[in-house]
Amino acid sequence: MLKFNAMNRDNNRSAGRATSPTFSPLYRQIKDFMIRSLEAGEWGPGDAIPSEGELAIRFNVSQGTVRKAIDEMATENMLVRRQGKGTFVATHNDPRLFYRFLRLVPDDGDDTPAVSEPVSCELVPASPEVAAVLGLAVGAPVVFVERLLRFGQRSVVFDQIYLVGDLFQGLTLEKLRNVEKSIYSLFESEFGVRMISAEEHLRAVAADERSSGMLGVAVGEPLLLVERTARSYGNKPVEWRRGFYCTANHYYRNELG
Amino acid sequence: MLKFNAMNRDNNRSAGRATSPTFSPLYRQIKDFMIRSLEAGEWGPGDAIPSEGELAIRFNVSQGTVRKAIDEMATENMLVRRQGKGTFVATHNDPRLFYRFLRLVPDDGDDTPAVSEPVSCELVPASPEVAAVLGLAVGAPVVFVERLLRFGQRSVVFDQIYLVGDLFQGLTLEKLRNVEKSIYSLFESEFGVRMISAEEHLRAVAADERSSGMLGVAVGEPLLLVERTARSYGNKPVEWRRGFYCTANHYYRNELG
DNA sequence: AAGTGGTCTAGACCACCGT
DNA sequence: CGGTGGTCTAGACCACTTG
Repeated sequence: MLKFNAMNRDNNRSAGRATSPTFSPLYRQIKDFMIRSLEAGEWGPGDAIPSEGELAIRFNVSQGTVRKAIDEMATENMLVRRQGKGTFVATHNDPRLFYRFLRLVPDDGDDTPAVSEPVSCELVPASPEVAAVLGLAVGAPVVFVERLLRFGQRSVVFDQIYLVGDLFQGLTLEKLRNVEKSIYSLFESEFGVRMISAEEHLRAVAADERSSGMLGVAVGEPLLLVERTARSYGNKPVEWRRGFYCTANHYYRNELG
Repeated sequence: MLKFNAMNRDNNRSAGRATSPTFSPLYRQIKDFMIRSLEAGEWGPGDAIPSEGELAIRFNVSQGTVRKAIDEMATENMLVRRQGKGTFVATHNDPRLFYRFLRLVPDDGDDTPAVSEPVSCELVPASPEVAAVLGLAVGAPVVFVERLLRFGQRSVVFDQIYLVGDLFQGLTLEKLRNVEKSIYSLFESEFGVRMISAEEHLRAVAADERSSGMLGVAVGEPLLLVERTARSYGNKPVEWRRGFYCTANHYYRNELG
């Protein structure tokens, strides 16, 4: 088990004169520590973490300070609170969270879940573009996956997925096919890689030969191009994907704050 | 000034037996009350609200409870905290927040701000579609605005905006032209309508005659169609707009949690 | 120095879940 | 019932801004 050592409080704060430029409140130190614990696999996806009181004792702080650390981690979707039961490590391996990052909604409100149909899976060298986004050297090993997302009968999304090779060694089309759940839940259980956040870049493009074929639309038809960088703990990018969305009967939904 | 009356604490909580089905914690009652104060215009955009201590006394609760109410309002972008200075009512009338809801980013990272060029402004009866989204009767008065958004020389977005007529009486092309700031900041200062949140629906479409003309692209060219419902306090929809985005040199950026 | 938000504590009690 | 998260308090002190 990792060990928590708070910075000396009086060094960390302004003890009469000098304000530390690297000041970080206690609850944030605790949060950072807990993130490292998650990275280290001390608590696995779906597990309950120790109770707030227990952690308060362990870190030698008050319960309120632990709460604040957990609060932030919960709003960042790393932990999930359940009143009366405990606090749990977030997981994609949960029907309600299978497609946590998928913003596509059918026009008719039908909520039958999407189904992933893998097409190909191979090991390739990183192109300059992919290398840049994933923080790899050009030519470094990358797992390249293509797949379709179906809503009912319709193929609505064609994804081209690039995964950091070191983390996903041994990923095969076979494994992708046997997934009842989402692809991220496979990544989590089989490779110990948890996607925490992502950034998407959207544009409208004309369907090319490949994507039109996969989606069954005419070449030149407008498609929604969604480029996603997905990150694990510590904002480390581990996946980049290019998705072609057919928005004839679906739309991409976004909340603005 | 509105007056705050907390629900009787023992009635509100389970006093021995019955748990109130409408239980709402104190800090939420305070939050709701403060939102009503904002709606009532007690504190205007950009104003400082009373200090946490002052509010604690006024509401007869501890500072921590007031803090929690303000915390939520701050994360929902209704208030802005500034350490050492106070807590302020959020406003679109601030250079940093002019295009708070605009997710469009230039490929080259150029950050010269967008410029709004109004094209038309007229009073029209609500179509069934618009009436439904804005919660109006079909045929109710609606202000219809068309405008272009320029990034440098390029026209990148063509917007068709529908505004609840009752709230925006007297909006003219003239007034829209004289805006140095964003259109939402005009709405705020001239009409007292503050946009708090919005929901957007995105699709890829082919440019029609009108939008291709306005944006200077070929008919049939793929455009990003962004339909936005913007809401004021209490989630009341006050604006619906349809925007055609040319994504040749820009992309729509979205963070996923 | 005074005033504001930000952090932290220790303790009380409530709401919810399981046994 | 005991254990967990959720709310609330009263008070101390730190950090930032302004006069």
